[in-house]
Amino acid sequence: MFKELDPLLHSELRLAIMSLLISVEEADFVYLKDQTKSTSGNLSVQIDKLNDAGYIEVERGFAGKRTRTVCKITPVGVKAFEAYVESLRSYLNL
Amino acid sequence: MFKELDPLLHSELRLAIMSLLISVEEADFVYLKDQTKSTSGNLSVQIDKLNDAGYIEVERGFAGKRTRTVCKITPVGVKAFEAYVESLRSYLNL
DNA sequence: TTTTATGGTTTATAAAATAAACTGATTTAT
DNA sequence: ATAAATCAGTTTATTTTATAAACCATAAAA
Repeated sequence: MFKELDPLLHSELRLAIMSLLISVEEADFVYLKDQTKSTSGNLSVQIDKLNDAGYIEVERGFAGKRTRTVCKITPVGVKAFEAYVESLRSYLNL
Repeated sequence: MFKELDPLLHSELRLAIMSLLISVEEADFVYLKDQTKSTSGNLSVQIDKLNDAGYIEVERGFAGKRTRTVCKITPVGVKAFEAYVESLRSYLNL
């Protein structure tokens, strides 16, 4: 009847991050913070979780002299996101 | 950009309950437990929360000699559910 | 050179989800 | 008749989460 909702994606901020990354294919911390209107602490934690799960790839580097953390979704992440959407369909009728 | 996701609905079990009630218009505890495959403890707690929020109406009565708890969605609940679905659209592109 | 801003991370706290344990009736079996 | 099992839940305890607050290091501005 109801499919399980991946708890990693069933979280407002993490879902927003993935939603952005799936269409943009690369985004940095500042951009994500801006778009999601999250605090940096929260964003940092949620990025780590997505990274640990292999849903996104994180590269910490520099842009000129300033640090820059760039995120991009992985194939695993794309699949998980799609599966999540499919699962949601069993709850809503879309 | 991203709309807020009503935390009361952004919960696997509560969403399942609401999803059932929106199409069925009345369901008892046993039926909900069956359909959602939840434990009765969890179900009891989540029903209370939805009731406290005014999203559902709960009537505790009897069916013959046994107790029977019947739930039905309220207009407020229907609106909330629809708003939740609309909000979700900003995360997924449906 | 002190202050302020940038780009984060770490830690603490509050809230949530969930299961386990319990309650009180009702059958069923002995 | 009574002990055991089942039903329909509720309450309580525990684990996980989400989130913000506090912090840190570097860089730019005053």
